[in-house]
Amino acid sequence: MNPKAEDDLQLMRRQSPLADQVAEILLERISSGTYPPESRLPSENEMVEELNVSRATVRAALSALAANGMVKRRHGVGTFISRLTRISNPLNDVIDYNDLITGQGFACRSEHLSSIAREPEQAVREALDLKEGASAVEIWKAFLANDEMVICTLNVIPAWVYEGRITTEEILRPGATEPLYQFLEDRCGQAIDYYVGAVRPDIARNIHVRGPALNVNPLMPVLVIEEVGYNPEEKPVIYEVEHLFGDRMKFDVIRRHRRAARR
Amino acid sequence: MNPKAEDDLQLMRRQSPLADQVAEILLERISSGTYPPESRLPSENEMVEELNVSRATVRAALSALAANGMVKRRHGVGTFISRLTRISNPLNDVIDYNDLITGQGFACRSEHLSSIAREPEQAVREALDLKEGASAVEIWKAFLANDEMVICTLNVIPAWVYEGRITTEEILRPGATEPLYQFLEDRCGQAIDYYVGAVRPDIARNIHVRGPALNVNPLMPVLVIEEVGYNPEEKPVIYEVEHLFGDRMKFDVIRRHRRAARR
DNA sequence: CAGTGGTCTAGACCACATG
DNA sequence: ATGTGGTCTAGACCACTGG
Repeated sequence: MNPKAEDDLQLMRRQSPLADQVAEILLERISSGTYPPESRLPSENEMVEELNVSRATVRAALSALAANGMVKRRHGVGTFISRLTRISNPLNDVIDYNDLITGQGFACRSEHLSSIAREPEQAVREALDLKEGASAVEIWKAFLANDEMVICTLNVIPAWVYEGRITTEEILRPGATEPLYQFLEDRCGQAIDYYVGAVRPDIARNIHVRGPALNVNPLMPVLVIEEVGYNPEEKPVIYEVEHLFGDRMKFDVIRRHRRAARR
Repeated sequence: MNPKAEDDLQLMRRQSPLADQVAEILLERISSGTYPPESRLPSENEMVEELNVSRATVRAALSALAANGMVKRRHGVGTFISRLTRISNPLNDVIDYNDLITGQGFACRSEHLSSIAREPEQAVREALDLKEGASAVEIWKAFLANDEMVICTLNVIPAWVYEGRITTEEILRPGATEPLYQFLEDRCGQAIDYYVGAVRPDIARNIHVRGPALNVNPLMPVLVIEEVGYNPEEKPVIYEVEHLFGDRMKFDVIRRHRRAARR
């Protein structure tokens, strides 16, 4: 009935699953501009009729796209093409998550989750070259875009960095270290010269935040960036872990460098 | 019938979808050691009986786990717990993908996909501080673990780096630049002092490899690491893009730094 | 061959958002 | 009230693997 070739696909070349074929068709239409960003896709039932497949198949395709953040589903409303929230690629320069999120047109809210002064676990101690028994401040923060968790971070600042400059009581106050780089440089006299780190994929279930429980799907994919910041004397000053909740937002993550901006 | 509490779950607290509850049960059993790594899970039909849910629900849970690499499905054989292929976290130091993969007990095969000398696209040219019209060599390589694509990389070496040291014809030969860091240092006199880069999630469909088509699911999640290596004079020497095919293997990705190894 | 996972369907009901 | 997506089922058939 439809003159387009999109019709009876399951009979020819059964090479790939129907759901994948449907996903591919939708991806084509997205990249070709037939379905522009922010626009609403046809409803599931409409696709069922157009493509002559079952609703389960359509849903499988849509789920795959939603898992990769290509598409955003809204219960009772419809399925929408995600905006291309990919910032240009500065490759260096320090980035401020607040700026990044609001720059994408989202309402950004950052939230202090917890602060504590204690001896960090061994792996962190080693990364920071701390002796056994050394204390540090651990600060958890969260960044929400339109009230959805997109990023949460852990900062670990060894006691030696702030001792004599600011009291432990004061540093534990929410927001006391904001913005972090300025705090380290101006209040502690410790500029960050360069970072060294690792990246890994994980799932939300394995993220153990100190503080209120995160209200996210345990299977949500998370990009974990772990890094140590060094001062110009090559002494480790700060340990950071950034958790980027992947299927909510899609954007480049910046790894910084040392010294001045390059471009 | 089953004395365990795992039975009728769908009637109590309908808070989360059945499939998620099933996934959670399986994750518990994995982390508790009930299902040790490498072991085979009960078949789908067995789970259907044990948990009193439909096969579609069981499969939804298993698909979610497989998408995150927690579990590996083998058609006609069964579903297996993935080995924890996560290397210890060196945080710096250059890493050799061959070593990494074989170190996990996989048979590693690296494959030269293509080489070409041409003017790189503008974004790459800018990253490398190249004037319009400047030439560079682009090299695509793939790393396979047990014949499955796990990593593919693009290296772009500007002509000025190798000119006068090695002919273009020679550098285009497969394997001519192996190992890369040694090649740059010994053959070109360009040691890499530090890297600057970005990370982003993507899907395989958006990866445009020059050379043979990749035989992977277009929706497969990919971790893209884009970086520029600088020499001690802070001049960009090499542009690299690494594509880590996420649901095949799971491991930390190392970002290097500058100068000597720290730990 | 038997058992496993892979695919697909039809149909039911629920939960949410909007008018 | 309507239409949307969210969940779940039962059952069918296919494709692969291994003994």
